Amino acid sequence: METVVGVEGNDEANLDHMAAVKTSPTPSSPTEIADPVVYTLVRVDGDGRLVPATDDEVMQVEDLLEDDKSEIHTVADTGQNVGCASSDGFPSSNSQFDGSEALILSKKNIPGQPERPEEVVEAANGQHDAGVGLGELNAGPEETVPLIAKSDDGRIDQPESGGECSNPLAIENGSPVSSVCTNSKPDFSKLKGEICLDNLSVRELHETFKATFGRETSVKDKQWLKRRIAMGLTNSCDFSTTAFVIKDNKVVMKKGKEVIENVDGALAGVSTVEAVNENCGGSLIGCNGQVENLQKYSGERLGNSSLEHDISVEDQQTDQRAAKRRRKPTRRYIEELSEVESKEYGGKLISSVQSSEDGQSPLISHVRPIRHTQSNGRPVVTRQDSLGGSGVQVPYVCRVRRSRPRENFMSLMKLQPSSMGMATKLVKKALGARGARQGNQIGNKVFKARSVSAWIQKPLVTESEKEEHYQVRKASELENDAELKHVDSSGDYSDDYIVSVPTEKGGMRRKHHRPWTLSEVVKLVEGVARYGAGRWSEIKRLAFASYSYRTSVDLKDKWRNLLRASFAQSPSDKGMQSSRKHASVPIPAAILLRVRELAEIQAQVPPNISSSKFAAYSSTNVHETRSGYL
DNA sequence: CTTAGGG
DNA sequence: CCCTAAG
Repeated sequence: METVVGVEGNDEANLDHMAAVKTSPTPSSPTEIADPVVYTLVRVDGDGRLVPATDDEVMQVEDLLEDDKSEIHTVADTGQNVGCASSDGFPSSNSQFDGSEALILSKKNIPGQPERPEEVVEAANGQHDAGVGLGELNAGPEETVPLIAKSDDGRIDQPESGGECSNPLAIENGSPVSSVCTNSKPDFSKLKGEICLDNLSVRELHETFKATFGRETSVKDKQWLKRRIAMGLTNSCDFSTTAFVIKDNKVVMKKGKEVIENVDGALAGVSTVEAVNENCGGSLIGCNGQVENLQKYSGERLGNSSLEHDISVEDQQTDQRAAKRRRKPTRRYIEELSEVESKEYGGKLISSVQSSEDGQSPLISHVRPIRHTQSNGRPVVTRQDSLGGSGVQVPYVCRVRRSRPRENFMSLMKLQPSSMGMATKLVKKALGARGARQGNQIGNKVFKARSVSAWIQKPLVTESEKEEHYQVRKASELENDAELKHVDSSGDYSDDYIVSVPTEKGGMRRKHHRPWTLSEVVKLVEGVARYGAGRWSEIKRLAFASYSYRTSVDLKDKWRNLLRASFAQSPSDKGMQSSRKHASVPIPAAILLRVRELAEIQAQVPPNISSSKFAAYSSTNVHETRSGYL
């Protein structure tokens, strides 16, 4: 039972997706037995095709590895089961593999090779991004998943006739790859056989691009298109590790990429698999930072990307970036981009989960999804993770919060016995550290629900938090029940903060939503009146001191909404009560009116002056307003 | 860390 | 409400 599970590197490297080529152990090779790292060769042929390496080539590579292992930077001992060709590594410098060939390096885990706890954690929550992708590539042990595809729309050359593409490994429908992609957007049915990218026109490249990525592209640049397609066809591997280089209309892969293969399913360390460039530090070259650049600047540096230079491409990119400072693409952008590429692996996590009931989940082994139903009837999907022998079920999360968890959760952490650091981390990551505003409730809930409490104490509610609850409750005394529900002193905040939650009215409420109460709104308005819009942290500190769950951003957002509402409502001034759909807290027209006033005031006078000038007026006015409604 | 804006 | 870029 092999399980190929790809795992993203770390939180900061979400864009990494597993390499696509599943290599097979060749048990017959003594080298591999001796060496825990198995490198399998895949050749990128001169015309851009990928063909499996011949035995001879494999042997050559193995020789290379023997000759100079330092050329390959394997960083297993630093926690990364990643092999990367160094900048002076053989793909470019070794004449035997120059130009048109590239290596795809693969390392398989060897039983007994310890995995760092880190990796366990990463593996646990990285499966969404990467594991899904690799699962489908889990072909037979002796099989190298073909990565070549060609369009069958007839307009694409059939290179076999030319003799160059004489060794096509067609991806037929029903093959391990395409069969899993049935749910995905990219239409692989159009990609059969192989593509000699350099023979394609721009239009054809567009077609291919669409078939590959499931989306259109407007890029006219043939080189770029070819690069992208080649990348996509090689299973959307990570840019940074793949780094195709186009030379003379040939797609050449610059660096090896990595597939980790869990040969031994029973490996104690768990699903183990590590991902590629978890970081780019050290001697590893080509890493995350270049992803954006490759896309962004590829058009600009076409002339430069000859093979001889491709190693220094990063420098060039760096230079260019320095020369022209641009706003860095958001992480979301990058993620979405890489997400598109990963889609060709078919089912996202969601679909895997959904298919778990019929046993078709591509996630095998340790990451088998389990569907639970809580007492309240809400389905909770978790997965079983073997962690230190004890089964730990952690909820699935699609995306992990990448920034530091909020303090509340940290306080939870502090309450835990030190021995469960790993589990804490796991759970924390699994939770994405979301809901830390209600950190205790969350953690509490999860731990209780998942029965991992054996080694995780139920977190205590600190005194300050009790106080907090009390204050909230007190402040909400005049509010409607909806609010009271949430501040129920029992501390049971329900699951409202885990995922979206069905409301009483059947709707779906957002994750950590806490309805704004009227008094909160009033406080906000008052605060804005007093301190001026924009001084959110000040308002938060002074007017919302007891509302720990309202961040300054929340205040800002709410104010924004209030403004919108007030300006939208102002003309009619009536009929809004009905127009609000889920009007849990209908905002009285008077308040909206006040909001509008303030908005106008703030717009006219700079905040610093207006704050004092209108303080008295604002205050009284708001209080009047409030008295009328409370 | 805070603010401003987009999602 | 979330996320992130900027300051």
